[in-house]
Amino acid sequence: MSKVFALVDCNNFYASCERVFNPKLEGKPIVILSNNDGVIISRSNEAKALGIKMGVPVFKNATLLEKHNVNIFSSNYALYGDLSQRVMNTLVLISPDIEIYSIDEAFIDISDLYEKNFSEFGIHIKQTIYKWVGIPVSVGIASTKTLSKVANHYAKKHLENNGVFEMTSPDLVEKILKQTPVDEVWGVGRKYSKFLYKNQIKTAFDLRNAKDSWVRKNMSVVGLRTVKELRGEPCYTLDSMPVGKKAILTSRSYGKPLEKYDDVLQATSNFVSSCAEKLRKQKSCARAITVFVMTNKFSKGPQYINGKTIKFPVASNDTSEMIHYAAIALKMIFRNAYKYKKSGVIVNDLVPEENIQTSLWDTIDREKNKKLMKSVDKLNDLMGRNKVKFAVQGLDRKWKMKQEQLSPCYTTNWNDILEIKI
DNA sequence: TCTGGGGTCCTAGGACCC
DNA sequence: TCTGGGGTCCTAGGACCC
Repeated sequence: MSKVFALVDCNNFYASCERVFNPKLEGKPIVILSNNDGVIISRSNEAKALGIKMGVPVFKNATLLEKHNVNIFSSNYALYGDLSQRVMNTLVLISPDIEIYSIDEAFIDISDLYEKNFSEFGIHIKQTIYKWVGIPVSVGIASTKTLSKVANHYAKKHLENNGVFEMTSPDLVEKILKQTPVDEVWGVGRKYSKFLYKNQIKTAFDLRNAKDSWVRKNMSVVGLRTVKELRGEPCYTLDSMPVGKKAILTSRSYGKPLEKYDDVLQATSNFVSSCAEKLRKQKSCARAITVFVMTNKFSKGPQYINGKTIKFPVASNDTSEMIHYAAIALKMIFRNAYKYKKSGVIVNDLVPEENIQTSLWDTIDREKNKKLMKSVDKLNDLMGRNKVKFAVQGLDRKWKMKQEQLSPCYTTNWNDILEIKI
């Protein structure tokens, strides 16, 4: 029984989100900036047409942006996250066999679709999401996930297909793979595409015909899977059960460089708090915490980058305990006389909350602390993020990031709700 | 002035053991 | 020249994704 996958991918997702509640932006160039308003991470088609590149610092695009009056937004993850959920909820209603792959895309297994009219189904998906949520999507349909990615890419580039492209017939697959540059294949990144080009493998079709042993040797089993998928042999199935994360990371570049230990500690303990919250949300505890700091790699000054991992005596998701160990780690790596630009916290070695191994020598009243954390989470849920926090997290937020072009949180903040003037 | 953040998986090589 | 061999576990680093 052969498989059929549909990949539903939102077009220029962040830029499209900004348009949903601000129709004046329709047809106008839009770019979205990363945290700290650093680089461009999403562009509307109009912005792409102007030659504005992805991942390029804003200041390097300043003239272009100004000249064409491009609408610039700081990233607004509260808005994007909420709209993403609406898109996914809609998809689940249409077809429950779904894997949410990222904030803006999902795979659907449509192998058993009634009457096998895949293209028509794709159009139905596209129209429904646009009508209900206001986000335009593209749909790629093929017999493996990797091929459905190729099909989706093709749909986006060739608008005559109305954003839906079915690539199920072998002849068509061959034809499209021949026109697909190898670097556009899912799983082929910068390093591999350079390597493949050097070896005369330039299209997805060339890669499909590469020798298994050669691929295995040079691109590991992961590369071999990609090749097999290009041949129509599914190696990846639909992963519909969201599993708990294996590691959780919170890090930020600071709005301005910090030099004092206390300031870096303040920033870092806020990241710990965020990691701890995420742990409690997925009902996990961590057995270890890593703290890292770094200077600005783009500046000319002295550079320093270091990290330290500390294992907990007992797996934990308690903010105060985690801050305690994070501070120890930070103390070990912190050096004076550097201008720190970024720090971060990774919690790893995660275990389910209910089966943590306690220690004989444990002196902490874990039940009491658990209740405390529960109350803190409840209050913050009710009254807004970080309304209740630990003193070390500070109030002055010297590290806070730049967000000068933030759009309103139309859907997640009552104060930002859309007003309609008649 | 100004260069993001959050993940996964695989492999090579070292430590350790018998 | 050559210094035992083989297994397992862990970690760091590299590739990729969005």
